Amino acid sequence: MRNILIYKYIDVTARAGSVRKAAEILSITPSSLNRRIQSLELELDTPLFERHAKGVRLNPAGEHAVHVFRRHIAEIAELKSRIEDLKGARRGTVSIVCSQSLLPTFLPKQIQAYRDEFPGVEFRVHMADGEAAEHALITYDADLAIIYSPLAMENFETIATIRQPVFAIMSASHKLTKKKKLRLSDCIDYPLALPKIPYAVRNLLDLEAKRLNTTLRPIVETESYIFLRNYVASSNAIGFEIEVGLSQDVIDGTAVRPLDLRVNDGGLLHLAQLRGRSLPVGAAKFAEQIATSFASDT
Amino acid sequence: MRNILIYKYIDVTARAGSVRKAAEILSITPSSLNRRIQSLELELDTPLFERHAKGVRLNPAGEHAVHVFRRHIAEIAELKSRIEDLKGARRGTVSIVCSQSLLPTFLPKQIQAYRDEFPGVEFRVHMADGEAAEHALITYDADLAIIYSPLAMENFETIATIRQPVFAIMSASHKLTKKKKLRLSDCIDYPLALPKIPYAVRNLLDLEAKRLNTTLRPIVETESYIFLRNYVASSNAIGFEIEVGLSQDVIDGTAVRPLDLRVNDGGLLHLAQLRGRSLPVGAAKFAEQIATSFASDT
DNA sequence: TCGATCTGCTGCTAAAAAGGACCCAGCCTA
DNA sequence: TAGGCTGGGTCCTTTTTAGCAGCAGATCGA
Repeated sequence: MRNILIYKYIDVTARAGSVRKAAEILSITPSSLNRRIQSLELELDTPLFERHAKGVRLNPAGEHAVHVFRRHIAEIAELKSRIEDLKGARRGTVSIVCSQSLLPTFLPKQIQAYRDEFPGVEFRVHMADGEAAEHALITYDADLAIIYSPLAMENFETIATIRQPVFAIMSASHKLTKKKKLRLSDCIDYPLALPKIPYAVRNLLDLEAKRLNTTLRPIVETESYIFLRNYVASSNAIGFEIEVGLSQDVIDGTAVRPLDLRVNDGGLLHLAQLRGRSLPVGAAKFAEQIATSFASDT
Repeated sequence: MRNILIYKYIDVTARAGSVRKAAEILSITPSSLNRRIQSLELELDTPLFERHAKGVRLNPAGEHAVHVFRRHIAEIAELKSRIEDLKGARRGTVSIVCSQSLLPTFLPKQIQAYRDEFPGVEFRVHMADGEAAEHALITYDADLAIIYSPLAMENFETIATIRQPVFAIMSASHKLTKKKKLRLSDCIDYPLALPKIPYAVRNLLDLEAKRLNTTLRPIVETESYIFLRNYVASSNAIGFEIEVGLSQDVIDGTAVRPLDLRVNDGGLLHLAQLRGRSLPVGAAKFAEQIATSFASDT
């Protein structure tokens, strides 16, 4: 749609913070981009950007404008998607932001299953925490967010929710593997490999530790679950992960045991979209699939 | 905004049902219009219209498309309105559909009051029944609807409501003027001048008549309250009108008396907008004014 | 049945808009 | 003060759009 190209120009310029950078991203010359922006400002009878020597920044009018423009871009994409759907061939791109835990197992399987049925649909998957996910939804960079976090921001609209118990991960030869079910007090005497502080699993564990009047002293702190898992495989340390992050196939050399948390029997994994937005067909149908997957796992 | 001109082209063509007629309305040549449509269809990779020898009609894809296009047109107008508001000068056009009763007194005063404060805002006022009003909101032909009717369609979003008692209108010399408050049974022996059947006041009266195990036999049926009022002024017939339709200044030769209806002490007058739509600043502020006016009259 | 009259559509030409290349002046930083 | 940014201006080419005249086909009425 050539007619909404100008929206994209404004959007990219706003993100880039500079006409020249934006022009490079858009593969046009800065002068051309600048003139397009100026002509739009002329039509709206107001500047949209504050011009500084170090770049441009949106003014209040521009903030309003890009907000509308981004929504319109997304809605035209959605329109195209619906039209494709009418023609029988479901096409389009589904863009997802999600927590790290979803990446190794859950999302690949879900996407594989979806694409078995609709091979015309492509996927973009990005990792993000709750805040970044919210931002991605607001700027229409993402259609769906799957976030494991207690945040319930007002911009989110939850499509589905599933309770996620926490599991302890350890080497297959670990003493604690003898127990079928663990408590945090069982683990606390062993070296702990924990996710870094902002992560939700860490929050849950810290809360539980507080209940036990103790503090967790991790020997390893990481933001990578992969690293964490590989680390515990070759040591006597204990790591933690939520259910959805675990492979069904047991990883060589590791064992998992459910962890009994008194504070909370697992946080909630949310499938969410931007409040009030109507999604492209592909994204909506994929969301449905995930929702039913959540429901059947309950 | 030149870039959304194509939306208007599609919209007008869809309404006109013919490329040539639409081209005439738009003051361009049919060939140009036709080519614009074709190029858009090429971009969307689907026809939007069914071509017949007697004109064009939207196909399903086209229906989806115009729906989006109309919304986008309205939202760009709203954006402009907000930008104007940011600049301090409130400008723009507020388009209203309303019941007939609002036209003689209520709306003119409200608009006058609003324009005293914001002379840059213009108004378009159209009369419509509930169904036509709903259609006008859906097609973004109107921003606000003020409808006296029991309909609560799912596309409406009620902003404010006020109860409207029914009044009887008669000549100033009428016998019934001796009573301060009337019942329908008081009127039933006199010739009746009633609004036509689909109108809400008529519905209320018919309901009340049913309660009294009788049927109303109007000697005059009209859709014009003006005619009705002038008719009763020079006869001994009795007419009916809701409160908001009455001038505060007594019309020469007529008197009004409140009518006590047992079925319902007056229907509801609704101020409504399209569900989920965010209005232009002018329309939103005018709606606020009407809402407070409703509230203070309760 | 046969025009008259609609319809959408298509070459063609002219005008207008958008894009590209280049240069300039102003501002900030080092 | 010099160098590297910035946005903005100018000239030119390319692309897009509008207008004109005319096409074939469908519809309707005499």
